[in-house]
Amino acid sequence: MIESKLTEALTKAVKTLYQQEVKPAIFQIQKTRPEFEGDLTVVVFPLLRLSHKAPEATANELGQWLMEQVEEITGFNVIKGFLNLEIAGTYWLSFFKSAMAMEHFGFQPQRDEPPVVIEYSSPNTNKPLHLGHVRNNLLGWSVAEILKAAGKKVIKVNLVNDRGIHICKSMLAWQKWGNGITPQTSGQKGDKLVGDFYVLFDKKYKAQVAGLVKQGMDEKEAAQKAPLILEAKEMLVKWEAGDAAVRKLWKEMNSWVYAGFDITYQRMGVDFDNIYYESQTYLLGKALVSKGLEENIFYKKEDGSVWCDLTNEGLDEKLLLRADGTSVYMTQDLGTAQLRYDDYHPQKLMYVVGNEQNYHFEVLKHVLKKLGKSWADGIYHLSYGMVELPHGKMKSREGTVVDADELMEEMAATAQKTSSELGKFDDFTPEESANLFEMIGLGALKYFILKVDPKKTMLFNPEESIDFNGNTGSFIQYTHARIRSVLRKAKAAGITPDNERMAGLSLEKKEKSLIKLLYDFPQTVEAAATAYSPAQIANYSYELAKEYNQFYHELSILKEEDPAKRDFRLLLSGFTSQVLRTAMGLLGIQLPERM
RNA sequence: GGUCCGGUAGCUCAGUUGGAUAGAGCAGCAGCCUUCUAAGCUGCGGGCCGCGGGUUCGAGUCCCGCCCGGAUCACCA
Repeated sequence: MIESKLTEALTKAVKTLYQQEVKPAIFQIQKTRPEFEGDLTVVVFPLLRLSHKAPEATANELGQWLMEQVEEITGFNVIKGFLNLEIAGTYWLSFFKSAMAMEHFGFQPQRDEPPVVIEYSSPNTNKPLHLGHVRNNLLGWSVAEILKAAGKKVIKVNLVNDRGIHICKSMLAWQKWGNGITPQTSGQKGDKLVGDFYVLFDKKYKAQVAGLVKQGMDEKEAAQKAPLILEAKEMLVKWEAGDAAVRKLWKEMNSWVYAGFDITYQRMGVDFDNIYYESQTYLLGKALVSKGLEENIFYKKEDGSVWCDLTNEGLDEKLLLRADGTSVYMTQDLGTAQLRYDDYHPQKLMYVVGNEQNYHFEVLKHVLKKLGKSWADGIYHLSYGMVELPHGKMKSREGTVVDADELMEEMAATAQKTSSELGKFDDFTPEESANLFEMIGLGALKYFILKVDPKKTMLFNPEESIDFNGNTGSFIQYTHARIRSVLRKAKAAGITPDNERMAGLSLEKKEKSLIKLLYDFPQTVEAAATAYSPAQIANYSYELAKEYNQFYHELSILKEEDPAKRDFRLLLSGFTSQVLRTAMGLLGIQLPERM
């Protein structure tokens, strides 16, 4: 890399010119801003205490020295305290040539070290996936891919919350009012069917509570004593006791939900290496709690509930087991974490979970540490912001929840509508066009969500998300299709670009800026992996596509008369399309050959 | 009230460890298709970077205080 070579040279320069030994970190090398001449810029302000000279004088001296000593530097200029260096076109060309020859440009080979286990999705089996899960799934999947690209071993896991009071509510409602309905008999997707019964339970329960309040009962008391909730609680106790009938119904209804989830996941393009079920981990959690109780790390209240005191850690007291002995969310998560650690001995246990649960994960880490688990330090909560709608948050009671399946369907449908208005695909087979609309619709959705920094609350405006112009997934897909079209035409004309002829070329401005952007790709992947931020990949892809479009408009490729230049531009186009594919692949977005 | 996160153009968002005159897209206006895909390109207008102090040669970025918005502090998950 030219940057490290420059740092080395600057260290030497400072030593010769100013007789000073310095650490390389003092040299700030950045890309020259486009309004100035040059490729790379050295900020000389921090060096003034070494030179004891004015900024311009220091910059000039260093520039002169670098010109003489570093062959890649072909010129420099100084503006205020900024030393702008011009890097030889031959350097960029040789970079380009070697990058093209690489098998996985931008990716690092997998390192031999413990894996990162990343959990995402984490659905409940009482309701279908919605917009919030969409952000979660896309983020988790993409971060996993980015980490892999950066050389990590990654295990993608899902944690299905398949047990608990909420599932009992759906089960109870189905028993009471379902009349034996199934996905098969109703033709409804299993997760939707079960979700409907959960909603039905809530409705009937609310009615009961209201009835009790009308009879003069206190509202809080009514909420606890309504017959339906008592029945649900009883069912949960039976479930934990292993009651055969309850377990049978539970298994059946969950299987409906899983079949439904699978369809959603598949369309969304996310997958998992392993799936954990809370029904299989909560006992392990309970065991951990008992052990902690024996060792006096936790304590029991008179009513039998078990707690962990975290007031010394600046937190509160936390419930770990209910008075009736059933487990809570935290109990399960303790067990799941332990199991996951035992399974993989990972360097990091990552959880992609919304920021509403920041406190929960802080507590989880502390409780595990209290239990003496040193690996708890490897727990990392990748906390992302909520997705809001133009009219505020999603509220199931107000019917503003955006269903994941419907959302994807709508995106594909809009892609179809827009495409047919442009009237481009008359020669496509129905399969080809369906495939394309899916690619465009899902690409728009994924890009819209992933381009926002994960930790920020984001606004999901359905109309804007479906827009195909500007900073969108479609823009990048279009750029790719455009490049592929040129390459097809070249091939049809019998042109096979020769990369031996480009050595002596002098680069046009747009050619050089395109190469420089391609040069940034590996460090962009690295930075995105460090920051766990697919947004950085999205922004890079957009920059690259935009730069290519400018190149495309300013210079002709196939009509270029000089065959060396023509070939070079073809190669540059081809490589750009490849990097776009790689980058967007990290976001789970496919790029079409035509659109 | 305690803790955590955010506040950048009318709207949605970028802005590396502090560096040059704070950038995109959308929306608005004006241009560019007999030439490789106009889902594109070019130009114009639009900003007390929430407010006030501080550190620094230099602050959207770091520190302190305040204002506003959100999350959380459940025998819900």
